Amino acid sequence: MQENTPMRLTTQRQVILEELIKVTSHPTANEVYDMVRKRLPRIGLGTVYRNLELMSETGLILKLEVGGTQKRFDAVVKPHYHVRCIDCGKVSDVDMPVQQSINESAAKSTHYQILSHHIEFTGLCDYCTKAKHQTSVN
Amino acid sequence: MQENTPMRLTTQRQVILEELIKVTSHPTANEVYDMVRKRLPRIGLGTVYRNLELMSETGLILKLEVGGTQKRFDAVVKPHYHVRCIDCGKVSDVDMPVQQSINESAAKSTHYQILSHHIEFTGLCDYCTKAKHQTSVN
DNA sequence: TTATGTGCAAAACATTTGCAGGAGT
DNA sequence: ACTCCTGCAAATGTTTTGCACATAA
Repeated sequence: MQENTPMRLTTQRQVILEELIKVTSHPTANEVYDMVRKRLPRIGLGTVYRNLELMSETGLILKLEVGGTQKRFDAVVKPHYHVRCIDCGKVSDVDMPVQQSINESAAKSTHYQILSHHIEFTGLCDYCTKAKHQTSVN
Repeated sequence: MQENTPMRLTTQRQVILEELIKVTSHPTANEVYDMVRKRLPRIGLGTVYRNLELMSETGLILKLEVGGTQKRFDAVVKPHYHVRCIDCGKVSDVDMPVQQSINESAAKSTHYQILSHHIEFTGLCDYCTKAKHQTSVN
């Protein structure tokens, strides 16, 4: 099994990464596909999936396994937490410090070898909060 | 839109809940289907999905939106954290105290109204840890 | 009796994969 | 040249849904 063949620099990969870096919206694979297609109309959805997967394995980007039905992707690789709006599904970053010490607490409570953790907050984004207050007719 | 019609107590619902209570394995909908089918061979997969969804909305059970491709279900409703094995995908409970204060930290760092949080740890279960050590041929 | 729930099958999504031709090194 | 990569389309896997019949209340 070959491990260290470097990833080829293809136009598709460059554009996918560039588009992902442009946004902070944590797009799904399909949303990335839509963004990239504006520049490369003939790109295939499979290529987008393959490359997002590959880049996340390499550590070039982050694959977010947050709630909802689709995986999301993030060009910000530095560990950080996320909030997801229960109404609209939007995912945003939470700029609070990542507590590595939490891993040690967990290690004491399981038989697992703990490697990392992720916190997903759940709440209402400001837009949906306002929408709730405007009409209590629901 | 009717909101408060009580859920009917059907055999299917009883059996689904009973089977879920028996295990600590956080089964997927399909695994629940297999468990339940031993007692109700003619139950449909759709019924299992519908009822797991309904019970999680009611708060009778928990729907876990952890990593991996399938949702998982848990009869333990009390808030608690989970670990997922990156090798075999197994999900287990982490018996460490849930820190409500973490919600306030997050509230300061976002424009969201924070409602709750969930921590998913990632690591290697004891079985997979041993498997790793037995053969470094991989 | 009647609104809800069920089984079955099809549909709807999300993601992966096989393959023949194309492009990076 | 020789792999690796891409587009396309089909396959796979998960979840949802429409409908006619069944059943709890």
